[in-house]
Amino acid sequence: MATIEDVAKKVGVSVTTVSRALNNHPYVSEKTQKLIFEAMETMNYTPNRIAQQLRGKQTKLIGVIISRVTNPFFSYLVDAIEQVAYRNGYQVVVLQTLEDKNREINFLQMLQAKQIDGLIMTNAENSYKTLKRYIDLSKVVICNRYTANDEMPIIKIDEHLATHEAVTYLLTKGYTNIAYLTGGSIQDTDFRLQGFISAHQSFGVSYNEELFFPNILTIEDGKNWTKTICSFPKKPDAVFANGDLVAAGVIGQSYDENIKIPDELAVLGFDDQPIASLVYPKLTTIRQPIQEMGEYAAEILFSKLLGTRAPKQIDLKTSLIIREST
Amino acid sequence: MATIEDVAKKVGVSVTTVSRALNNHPYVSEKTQKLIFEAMETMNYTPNRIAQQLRGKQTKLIGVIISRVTNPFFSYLVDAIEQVAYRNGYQVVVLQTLEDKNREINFLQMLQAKQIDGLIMTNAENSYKTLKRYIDLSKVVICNRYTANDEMPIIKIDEHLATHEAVTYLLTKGYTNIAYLTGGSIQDTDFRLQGFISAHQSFGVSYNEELFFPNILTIEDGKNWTKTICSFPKKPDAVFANGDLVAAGVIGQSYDENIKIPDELAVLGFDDQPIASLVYPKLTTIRQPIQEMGEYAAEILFSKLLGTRAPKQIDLKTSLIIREST
DNA sequence: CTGAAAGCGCTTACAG
DNA sequence: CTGAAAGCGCTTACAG
Repeated sequence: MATIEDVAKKVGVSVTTVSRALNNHPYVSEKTQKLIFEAMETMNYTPNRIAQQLRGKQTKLIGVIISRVTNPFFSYLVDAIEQVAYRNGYQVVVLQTLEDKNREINFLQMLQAKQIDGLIMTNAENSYKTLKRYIDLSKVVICNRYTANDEMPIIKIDEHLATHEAVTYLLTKGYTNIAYLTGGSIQDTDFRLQGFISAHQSFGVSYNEELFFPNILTIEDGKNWTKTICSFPKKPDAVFANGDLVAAGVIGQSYDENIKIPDELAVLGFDDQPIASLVYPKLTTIRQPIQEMGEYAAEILFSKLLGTRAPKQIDLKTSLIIREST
Repeated sequence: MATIEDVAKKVGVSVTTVSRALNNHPYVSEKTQKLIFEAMETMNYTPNRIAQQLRGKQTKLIGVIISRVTNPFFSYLVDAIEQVAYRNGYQVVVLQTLEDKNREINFLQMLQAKQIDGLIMTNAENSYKTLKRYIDLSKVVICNRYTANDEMPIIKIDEHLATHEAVTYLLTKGYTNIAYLTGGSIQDTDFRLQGFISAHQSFGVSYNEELFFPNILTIEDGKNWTKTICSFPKKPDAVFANGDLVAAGVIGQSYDENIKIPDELAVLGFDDQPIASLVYPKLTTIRQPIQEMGEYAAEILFSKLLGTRAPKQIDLKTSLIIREST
């Protein structure tokens, strides 16, 4: 590949001048400028970004740590982030943890090694204590429900409130034996669980701890859970699923098991992904503004990286979308 | 951030020696090695990848050009590619064209500018003639149904055969007025369309050109199409949708419009995405080995980049998954 | 308006 | 086993 020096030699000027022409520096005569551009064209020259980066110390790349891109929640998030990034002249590197702690550490090191300029984390496999030494607060934004620490900028919805309202709606409809399905397993930072419990308390109904099911996060997990409850002596009459994918799995399997929805089992999802209105019966769910979350996270990251003004940080609004499954 | 020079000074050795220690070069005394690693640890030193890249001329990054990551077909493809890449020490940059020609050119330039080492294209917005000057055959792999040119390595399924078989199945079941829905608009390189037509010919049924509908590629498009046909004097009795998303949209809207599936309208999809078995009635579809496609594409790219042996290039197998919608 | 030279942070051939 | 020096391909302060 041609280098800046090749171009300079061909035109008979210095490397400095070629560089200036390239960067639209004012002090280059029109004539020289023209000659240089012609030479670059015929030589099919493209400046080497890596060399530019070593000087400028920017890669124009940001990373997004997600658990897995096949989950629509994350693909929509990546989509929104990519679009803001592109507008700012950046590209997005997709970093999938696949629930692997080492992968996560690896990704954080990419930031330290300056392979990427900034990072959006939507997820945390390691404890904050472990992560802390790798995280440069001026280059990292947290997006989604990881609640590591108050120091960090975080874009999120009000998990507690959203769940409290939705569960109150279920209780009002007369469901009293509601299962709680979550992808995680840690209970004390689960604000959705807190909202779930507080709704029960406000309503004067006791919350049954045996109906807490951790580590359920895929369609398949939702299906399997549904099979499991068939053998329960006293089945739940409703289920709150953390994520529409799980909820869709529950609905799909219920059809095969001949469980009537919502009569025998009401199903409440979270996210409002496109799948929610395609399953039968259609899924009642809590709508998260995924696109806005991604955009905000990206805007805030770029305001840090580029030193521009940051948008105000707020908890984004959710809404309960009532369809047929409750 | 600490540099290699800082570490060298601290330990009292040359930069060369530190670099050797870093790269596990054999000729470093154990004592020195140990001292150096300790210093790196306490200084929290991470080698600057950009500098390494400028020397080594590698970024350890590959790009994947897709139309949009929110389409599960592409998110599964990216997922598979990412995993192979990670095993080879590479990361994946997601490059969304969003059907924009300029974006595509931009991405190709990233390769020329050596911002990425290689590229997988699943999609082409510009003509091959335009693309040609940007494409370095030793660093690009085509994956999916873009059929630019014989020079390029291409991973694909046998689109013609897959469609021929599936449509023959529909014809055998007695459907004779089958609509064809496609996301694209170019007919002469559409091998699926050719298979669609050839199945009609083999069966001695004429193919009705009025039932060709281009530019239909999202759930929403599928819904809208379904609304449209309600006003047709003679409705199609079956529909072949290019993609399960479109098919799911058709099924969802049919429910709202009270069109009975499959009695009044049979629906055949393409892909076998998870959504296929969650809609009601469950979707009959052509299963594509998306994961394999992604893995093969990545393996072949890395065999080029790393000079290792390439896996044999074959057309991957599809299969018809019969469920309830036909 | 133009150029010589230093420097970004590494790696590696060469010499010891 | 170790180090001085060149070089990767750019940008930019300095001098003209």
